[in-house]
This record gives sequence, C-alpha cells and structure tokens, in this order.
Amino acid sequence: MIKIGEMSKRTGIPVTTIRYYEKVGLLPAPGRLESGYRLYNRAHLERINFLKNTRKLGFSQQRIKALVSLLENPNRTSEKVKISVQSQLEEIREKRLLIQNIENQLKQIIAKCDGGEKSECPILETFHEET
Amino acid sequence: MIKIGEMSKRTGIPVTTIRYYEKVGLLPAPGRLESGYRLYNRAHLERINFLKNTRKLGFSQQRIKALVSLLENPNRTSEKVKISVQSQLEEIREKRLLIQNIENQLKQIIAKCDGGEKSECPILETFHEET
DNA sequence: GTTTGACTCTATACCTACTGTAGAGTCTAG
DNA sequence: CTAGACTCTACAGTAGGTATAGAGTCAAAC
Ligand SMILES: [Zn+2]
Ligand SMILES: [Zn+2]
Ligand SMILES: [Zn+2]
Ligand SMILES: [Zn+2]
Repeated sequence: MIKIGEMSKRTGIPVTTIRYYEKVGLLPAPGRLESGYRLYNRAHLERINFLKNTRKLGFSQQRIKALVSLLENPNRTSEKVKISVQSQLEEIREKRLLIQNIENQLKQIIAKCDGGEKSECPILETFHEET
Repeated sequence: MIKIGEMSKRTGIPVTTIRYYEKVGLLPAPGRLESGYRLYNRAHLERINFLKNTRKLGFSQQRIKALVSLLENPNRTSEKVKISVQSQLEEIREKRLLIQNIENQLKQIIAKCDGGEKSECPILETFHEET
C-alpha cells in the first residue's frame, strides 16, 4: 500500500494527474488513511500503467474508458479488444493523413517564395486568398 | 460595410468565432452601429480569410499573431515571412512523425492479436506493461 | 402601427486532457 | 518540538473554440 507521491514516482505520472484520473473515473477511488491520504494497491498501479500506455498511443479518455470496461468484464473477448484498437488505428491514420496534407501544402507554399528582402511575398498573397 | 451574419456567410466562419477572434486580438475591433451591431469593412474580410487560411494549415494563434504583425509592418521582408512559415512546417513535420510513430506501434500491437473469442488478449497485456 | 421572425448583443459555461496554485492539514527526521 | 516534505480540497488557467441564456434590434408582413 503506497501513498500518492510514491505512486507518482513509480509510474512517472504527476500527482495532480493521478488525482485527476480518479475524478474523471479512469482510476477507482482508493482507500484512505484516517488523515484522508490516499492509499493505493497493486491494482491501482496496474491501472495507472494501463492509462499511461494507452495515453501514449493517443487514445481519448472515452476510448480508454471503453477499453477499461472491457478489461473489467470477464466475458470480454480478444476480438472486441482488437476491434476497439483498430478503431483507434483508423482515427490516428486519418489524423496522420490530414497532417501530411498540411505538410505538403506548406512545402508548396514555401517553394513559391524566394525569401528576398522585398516586402512583397507570395506566401502572404496565398494566405489572404478567398477560399 | 456588412454585419456579422453577412461576414459569416461570406467567409464560412461562424458568427461566434468571428467575435472570438476579436476578443483574442486576431481581428481588429470593427465600428459599431448605434445599436451596438458590429460593422465590418473589406479589410476585416481580408483578415478573416487570412485567419481561415492559416488556421487550416494548423498555425497556432500565437504564430498567426506573429504573421499578422509582419503583414502589418511595412518594413517586413519576404524572407521573414518565409522563415516563419518554415518554422510552422518544421512543427507540423514533428507532429506527423510522432503520429506516424503511434500509428506503427498500433499496427504492431494489433498484429499480435488473433481476434478470437477468448478473454486473454495480448493487446491488453501490452497495455499494462510497466514502461 | 404593430407584431413576428431573424438577427445581434453580452456574459457565461462547456469541451479535452490536463497543469498549477492557494491555503490548510499531516507526517517524519533531527 | 519543530522544520520541511507531503497531502488534502477547491478553484483557475491552458488552446481554440462551441453553445447557451436572456435581452435588445431590425425589417417586412399584416
Ligand atoms: Zn486480442
Ligand atoms: Zn493581397
Ligand atoms: Zn516570401
Ligand atoms: Zn497482465
């Protein structure tokens, strides 16, 4: 049984964020000392690692909650988990395509400008076109 | 001279967003009718198109403000504009690399799961590893 | 001439996913 | 016993908007 500071050290997740995860329902409320200090167990540590890993992969809180309820459901199937992660992959892929599109547009816009000392700049012209 | 609803129609930017741009200093405060209604001119229309175009390219408000002050500075140079947009490109490129990295990790994780009816799932195991 | 409907105004709350701070209480080492 | 580290709650702030509520205004139809 560890206090929140120790949990923070072990997981690398800030104390404030751990409390926040409890508040938004991603982490079950732990027991408390008489003083009110939170006391976490092994299950909490595992859950925080789960949150840390899914967060790193860009999962939204909503999607993480869906995954967690699968995790907690003894009738879950490997298939359902896979489908959920595939949706995440699709979302990320679309984001990547969007950003790649922006990247290409920026490259094209930059190519139009010779970077001289004049105040006229084709980039600025592009930026106030009506679209 | 047009009212905010007409401006919204011409630019495709919602009325609330136009007011918001004024509030955060991206759009100069327009004149007003006696009733308090905002009245925009051609320069405002151009500015909103500028905001629309740069926003579409993922520029932050801070960066847009920097660009706008270049735009308003008669001593600006094409080079300075180019440098600013190049920084934006670099930022976007880094975001794209990050998201591409996530995408690849997700693909690898998904590949580990056969998607069967059992409750064990290598994806879930991956997600609560300590990292 | 008035009434209806569309439009506009301000102010405030909400969104995601946190982070930071104020002010008060608690624990532990010297 | 006290100093310093830790923890608590509650609230404000971040970016970049979106969405209400409640009040006032304008133009056209009746
Ligand atoms: Zn699986
Ligand atoms: Zn121009
Ligand atoms: Zn240029
Ligand atoms: Zn496990």
